[in-house]
Amino acid sequence: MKNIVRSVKGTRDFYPDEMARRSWLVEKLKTASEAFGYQRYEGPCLETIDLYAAKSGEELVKEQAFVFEDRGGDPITLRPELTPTLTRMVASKENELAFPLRWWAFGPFWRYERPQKGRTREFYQWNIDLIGSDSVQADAELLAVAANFFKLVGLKSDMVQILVNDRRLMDRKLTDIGIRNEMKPELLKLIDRIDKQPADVWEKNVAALGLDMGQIGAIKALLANGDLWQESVELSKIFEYVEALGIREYVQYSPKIIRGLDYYTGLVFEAHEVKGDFRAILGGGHYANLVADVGGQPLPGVGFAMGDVVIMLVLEAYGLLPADLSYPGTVFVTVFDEELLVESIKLARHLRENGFNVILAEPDKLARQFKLADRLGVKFALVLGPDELANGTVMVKDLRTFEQHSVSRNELGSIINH
RNA sequence: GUGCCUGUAGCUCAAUGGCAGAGUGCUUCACUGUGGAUGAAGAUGUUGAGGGUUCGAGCCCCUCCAGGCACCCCA
Repeated sequence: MKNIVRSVKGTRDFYPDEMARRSWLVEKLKTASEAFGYQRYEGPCLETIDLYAAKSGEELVKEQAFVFEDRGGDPITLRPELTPTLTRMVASKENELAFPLRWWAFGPFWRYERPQKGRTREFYQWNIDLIGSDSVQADAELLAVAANFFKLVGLKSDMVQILVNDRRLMDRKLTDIGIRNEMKPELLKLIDRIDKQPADVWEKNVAALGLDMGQIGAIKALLANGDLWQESVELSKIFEYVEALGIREYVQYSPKIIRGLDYYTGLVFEAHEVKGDFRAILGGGHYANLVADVGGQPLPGVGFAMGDVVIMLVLEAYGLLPADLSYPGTVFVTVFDEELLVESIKLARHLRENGFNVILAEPDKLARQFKLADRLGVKFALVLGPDELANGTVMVKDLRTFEQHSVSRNELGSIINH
């Protein structure tokens, strides 16, 4: 490899093909969000570190945020997540906004982590929140947004599943087992990663918190109980509502879903590819009082975030990424020779004035011009040679089917209009 | 931040410590009004970077860089 200055570790270059895929993804997110009445918003990528001091996972900010000083010496953070920004935006205009709010966003985030498959240091994230409602209906709606997005991009319920749980239910069950409140946060973290640690290591870690063998056994029984949701009024309603929303087959109960972020207080959920070859596609939950922490009136809500990296890997694995994104609807106008260049310029102009995107070639062997058109991935190539000029026609070649027809200028628009 | 694996042509990968290769793609021509195929010819490169051992390093050793797996965390 030549001696080219490197890009920053964990960042990605988006060449036109990749950029087209990202734009395609954003279109799908927009469609899925707007179908439920969500409006797009955006915040700054730079924030003060104070914004994150109040909440988030402490580790997320202390260990994983990019923090640096600006030229005035003030500490600046590249946002590692959007929720605190959203919280501030809502709190500052709490009295003028129409609640419940339905907002979505898509933008870049940064976390200083070791890059792996599905995890980069600079990534894009879809955030969607419903703020100002404490209802189970609102929780179910967010599950429906996620599931309908999956449907929209062709991911069936045998490819992805949304696993749900409720922190209130888990809290109750832990109390029943005799777990003291001070012990619960640590224990919940361990429950969250029970499948990541060998069984004996996990038990050792739980025992280290001060649990006896009986309690450990009770927790293991709890985590193996797929019907536990029936003891939760809220989860029972969730399953009733997702049935009515037509997405029941996407939603599944799992007592092991806890989520790392501290501000979740009720429903928590994660979407996974079913074969387990990927990290979580999206994750979210219900929070009781996000806005109060930054000085507003307490406002409950529910939301989730989806990174661009994992979802694109999953879509690629299932062959669901569209192939012909490079030049949809762009027309390639060849130039027969230097003498006819002006005629081709006029033809290209005429087409642009009629709403077409047009690439005008430069005089060269026609074979070379066609080869370029082929590599660019355009659908139509036009030839305007002496014969066509003499009888007022244009040769239109469909590069996909290899068919070509001589058509009049008047017919041209309708021929290439699809 | 911890442990392990990997890095060779644009891409996918070969090469016992002994002359750096194949497939594919690319360029040119056969084809002076046409990109699919075929045939012919051609170029692929500081073997991720730097140092060390050796008569000799793609291969062994060290450092660094990158991305992959697990941990951690999480999108």
